[in-house]
Amino acid sequence: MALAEAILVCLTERPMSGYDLAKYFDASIGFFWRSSHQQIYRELGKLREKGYVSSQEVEQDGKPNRITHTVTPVGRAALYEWSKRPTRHPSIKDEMFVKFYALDSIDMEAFKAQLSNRITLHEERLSQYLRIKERFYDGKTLNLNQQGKLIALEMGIDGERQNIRQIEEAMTKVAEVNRL
Amino acid sequence: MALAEAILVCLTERPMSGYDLAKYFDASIGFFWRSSHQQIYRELGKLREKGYVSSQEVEQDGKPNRITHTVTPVGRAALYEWSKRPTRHPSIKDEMFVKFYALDSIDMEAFKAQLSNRITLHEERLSQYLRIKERFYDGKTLNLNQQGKLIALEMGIDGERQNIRQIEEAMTKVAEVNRL
DNA sequence: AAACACTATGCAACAAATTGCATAAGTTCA
DNA sequence: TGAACTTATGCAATTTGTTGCATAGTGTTT
Repeated sequence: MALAEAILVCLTERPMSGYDLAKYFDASIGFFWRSSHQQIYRELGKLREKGYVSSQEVEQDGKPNRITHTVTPVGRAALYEWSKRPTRHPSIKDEMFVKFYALDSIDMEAFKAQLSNRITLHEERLSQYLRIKERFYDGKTLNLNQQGKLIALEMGIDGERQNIRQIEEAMTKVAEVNRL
Repeated sequence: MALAEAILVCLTERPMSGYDLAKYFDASIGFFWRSSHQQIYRELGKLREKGYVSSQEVEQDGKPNRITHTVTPVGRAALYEWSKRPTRHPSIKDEMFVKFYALDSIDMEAFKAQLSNRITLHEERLSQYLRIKERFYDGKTLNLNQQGKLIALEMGIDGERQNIRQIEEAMTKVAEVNRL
């Protein structure tokens, strides 16, 4: 399971609370490994049990106390061991393709609208990624960690562009099929 | 949940046993919605309970009896209703990107080998898709259902080509970063 | 003053997916 | 004759993911 490792990767950068992690997932690593705050808190409990992270309660005035988590040397070692194990291939699950498989049994007009929505989603993601690239990476001197993230981000940008083009093409084909 | 619907889509084509479905998933619709035979059998039970499929035991000589499943009119209606509901966006979960996020904490040589493996996987998928296209679609007159599947297959082919190119590019970048 | 958004954490219930195991008969190959 | 593979079905345990809810204080808007 890579949620544990994704969390360790984040905490390697700096100690964070569950809340911080949830936000970081939403804005960064979660582009490639989605997770909800509930899952993150549960996983943090497991990581603490295994001794991969240590937790410190920090008092704040005004706001509720926060619990920050730090990777332990054991956690770092576990992360390194994990990196040597084969990378699992993501299991593909996309309803859209199931609908393509049933073109003669579905509401075609509704489906076309859904494809448009998809394009909008990918356009939004694309511009989000581009904003991040411009803001945090363009024209900066980058260390190894940042260069890795930039590679991932550029793969994301490229992927979203292709998604948009691919769905547009598919829509054209559907329209042709539909006209006959 | 689209496993139920993916099964209904398959059974719309022709009645099948759980075993048939498992094979069909491995060779066709499973390219876009992965599933194991255990999951399929369990889901078939649920579909039967809901009245979306009816099941018939068929005797065979030599081989064990098989239970074939047929979509009922209620099942067809449910499939049509599902097609009108929004298509869920696939949730991205890919360990590979998590490793890119931790380029300074991983075994880089091992990771490079893993990237090579990925390319091999995508090449295998690509040639599998191309074989299927050539064998079942090229130069044939296609009905609406087959045209839908062809669109999906062509998206798969395009996607795999891009995956290969993308990972190759990423490997070049990693090698550059590594040299410094 | 009430309503709403933000910070911060987490439990509980449920749904879905994975992993491992089990059964049972037939066929194929060395 | 035994090993391996194919056909055919499924249970059980565990892990992972989703949904809904709960708490509690602060700041901001209406």
